[in-house]
Amino acid sequence: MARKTGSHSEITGPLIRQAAEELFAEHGYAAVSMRQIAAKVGVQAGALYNYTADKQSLLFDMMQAHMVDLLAAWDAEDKGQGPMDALEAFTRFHIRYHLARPKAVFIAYMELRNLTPENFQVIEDLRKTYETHLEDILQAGKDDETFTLADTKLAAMAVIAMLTGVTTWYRDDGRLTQDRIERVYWNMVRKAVGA
Amino acid sequence: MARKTGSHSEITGPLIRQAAEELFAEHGYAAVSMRQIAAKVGVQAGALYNYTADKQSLLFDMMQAHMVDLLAAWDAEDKGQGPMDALEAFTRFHIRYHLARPKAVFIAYMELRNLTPENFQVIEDLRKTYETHLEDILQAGKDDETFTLADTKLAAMAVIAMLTGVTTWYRDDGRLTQDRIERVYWNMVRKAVGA
DNA sequence: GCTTGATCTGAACGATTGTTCATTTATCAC
DNA sequence: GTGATAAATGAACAATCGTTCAGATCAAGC
Repeated sequence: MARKTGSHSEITGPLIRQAAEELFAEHGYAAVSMRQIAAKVGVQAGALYNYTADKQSLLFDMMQAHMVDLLAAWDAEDKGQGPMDALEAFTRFHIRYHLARPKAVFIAYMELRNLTPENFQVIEDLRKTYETHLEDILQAGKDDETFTLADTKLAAMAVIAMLTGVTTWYRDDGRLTQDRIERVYWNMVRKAVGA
Repeated sequence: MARKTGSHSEITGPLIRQAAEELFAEHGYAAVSMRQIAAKVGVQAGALYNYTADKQSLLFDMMQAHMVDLLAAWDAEDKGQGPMDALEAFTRFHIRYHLARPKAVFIAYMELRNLTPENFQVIEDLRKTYETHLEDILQAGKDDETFTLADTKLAAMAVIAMLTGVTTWYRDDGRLTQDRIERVYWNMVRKAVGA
């Protein structure tokens, strides 16, 4: 008996999170009111507080869920054998995963400054963990001379920025298929790290 | 006689723009009130309206000024001879120019959605013009076989994203000098375009 | 059909928002 | 000093903000 008495919560809860995600992505956290979120769900503003402690939690919870999901998905990814395979896996995974959830990605990058200091630190640590996964691949490839890198940390930042940039211009009905984008970017990444 | 009677406007005007820039960069346009800006200048909120039509103009004017200055600075830049020189010049210029004014850069990238549709189009056109300058360099290098590119447009987007990414992690008191960063990035860019 | 308890409404709260404007203050030219 | 004018004040405006809560509404268990 998963359903509680008199409950719509298993419907309304996700609807609120979805509405908040769409509105935050479109207008920004600070520019969206609780009443707008409620209206999008078809409910009064007061009802939101059955599902979230406050507006800040709405933002933090979705950002944390996004980062945790990202890390879990990368953990579950097949990384092949050796640094070269791993870097190609990372490149393709990053593009694919980010293009599949543009709103969550946008929020995770744009709304960091609207988190309380404590919440910011949690998200920042998760982000840092993800970056370190890439840095480890590059370092392993530098150590076994698969890659030629002047500075591993800089290379990691450059690759991440380059890949994440795809989300700023990609359109589903655009000129290129996702697979073609993955291939072209992998080619550029491979050459950039001297492999 | 440049100074008008009873005037502080030549002092207060720039102070307001500077205060607004700092606050918008730190907290975001929507999260900053006119009273906060006024307080930072040491003036009452009503006084701001001697210098700006409204809050939106404060944002738009600073974004437009930033983009116009960027384009003018690139026009004035020495681009050397041929696509290779031009790409190195662009790489170094972009990093140098953006690191010198992190707040304006941050605002130009983060606050696009807080512009009215008409204002957005103006800024978007300026941004597109800048991107096209890079794309033209890459295309010229592809045509004369200096560069090896699967897709010129994608390469342009990748390079811009990679370079702009520097502003997200650079610190004045960090591990690397600005010139070293320029050199390492130029190396990666050069390899990424197959030159 | 009654009770129970989760869910939602609708009004209210104090605070804050962008903006306006009559009035005061400050500086200049003469 | 006097008059002119620009700049700044400080109060006021209607609207909106996040959040709370007593009461109405609804579905499930008995």
